Amino acid sequence: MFQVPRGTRDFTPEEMEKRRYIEQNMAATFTSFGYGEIQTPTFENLELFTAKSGESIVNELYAFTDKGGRELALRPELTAPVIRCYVERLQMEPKPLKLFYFGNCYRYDRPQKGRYREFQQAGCEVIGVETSEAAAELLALAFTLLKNVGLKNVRINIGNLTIISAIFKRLNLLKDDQKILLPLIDKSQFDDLKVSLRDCGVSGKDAETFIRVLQTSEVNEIRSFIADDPDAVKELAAMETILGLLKNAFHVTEYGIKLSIVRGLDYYKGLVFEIDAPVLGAEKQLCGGGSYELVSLFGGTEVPTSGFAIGFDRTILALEAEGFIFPPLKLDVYIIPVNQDMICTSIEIAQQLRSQGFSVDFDQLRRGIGKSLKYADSKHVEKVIIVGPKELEKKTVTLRDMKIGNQEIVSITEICAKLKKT
RNA sequence: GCCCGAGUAGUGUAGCCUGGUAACAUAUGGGACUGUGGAUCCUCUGUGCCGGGUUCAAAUCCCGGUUCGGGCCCCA
Repeated sequence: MFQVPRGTRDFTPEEMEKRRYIEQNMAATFTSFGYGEIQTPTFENLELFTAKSGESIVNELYAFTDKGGRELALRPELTAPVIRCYVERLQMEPKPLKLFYFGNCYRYDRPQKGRYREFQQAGCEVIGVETSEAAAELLALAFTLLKNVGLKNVRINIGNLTIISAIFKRLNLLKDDQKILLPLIDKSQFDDLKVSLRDCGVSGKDAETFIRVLQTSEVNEIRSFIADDPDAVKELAAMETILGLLKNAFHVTEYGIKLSIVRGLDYYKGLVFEIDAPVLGAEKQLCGGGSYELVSLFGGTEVPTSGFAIGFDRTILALEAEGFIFPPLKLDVYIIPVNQDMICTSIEIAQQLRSQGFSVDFDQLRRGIGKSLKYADSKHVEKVIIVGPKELEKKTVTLRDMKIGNQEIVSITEICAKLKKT
């Protein structure tokens, strides 16, 4: 027997229905915000990803050499490919450029709940704008996407790497120190952080204040700590403007400042954020993003860029955990030929209804009426048409409503009109 | 990549400790029902993750692999 490879999955029609629902719903939200869809190849030159994230990520990639000796890799995420595409052929497009995408990504990780080796992401990148209103819209869009698919309880946590850098500078921390400290901040391991800060020569008092600032949501507390760094003060003021717009213009209130969001990556700058679904417990992060610098690394003229990615699988898990009812697979009409002489007419009716936009199926197993009705019921069909010789003599059929349970004799020519009415 | 647990019809489970004919529910197919569903009854088909070892005999015990789940690592 063959099985799917480790960390991959088959999706049944039932599961695909959920996935398509989310995809279509999100695409509608993206387009309503003025975004255009983009698609890039499933694999890229390996170098694209090592340039972005360093040689060490090769361990977590599906990388291979093709028959021409090219070093390639299945994409582990979509930001780098989209920015590559921008640099390669979209640099002269009018700004701002707003791009969204859906795509399968691949990582050689140990699979866990909600985490697979092949997984789907939805996301977007905004190129060529760095105003507060653009940043606020990005946050609002990420939030709206998740709300629109039906999630009730999600929360945005907003951090800022410019402010974190200013604090590092003020505490006289070197680049090498930051490499040790950032992962601890990311994981909110504040006890370990305190020890490491002391090892890096930070006084106990400063360390405690720093750790308190990392956990606070009070702007004033942050401001007093960074008061002597003009860049950081400016960034904090910009952040207040963004949050003001988010609240007063986009009417999104489920957010908080959380400076310990650092996203652990070199190329993020300034605003960073994550969105959680508390129902998921430990593995609750649904979305991550922020502003970053990649264009110049890929050889393009530097422009502001920002974006985010949403994990499809966790979004589905979160919806299921919240008890969300997905729109069910729907078959409008099921046609039952009473005997084999009725098959031809049944097919004609099916074809006619299909051309009018109804989803229609008919019995192809030549089952009895009882069994066919049972089958129709198990498929949640709303209407059944029974084609039998008695009615057919008068060019009529029986139209049965499966919900109410009653039925009526309808002329063949009037079926369509009758169905449209209800 | 490391540690732990699990894997029995399509699905959900029992049996495993203490080796001896693989079981139950549900779903699917057929029928009771030759023109009317969700009920009931009958019935067919279908099951030990893979490989090796111990044994007269392995679902059961042992070893290796594999997949899933949990915990690390990682999480762009």
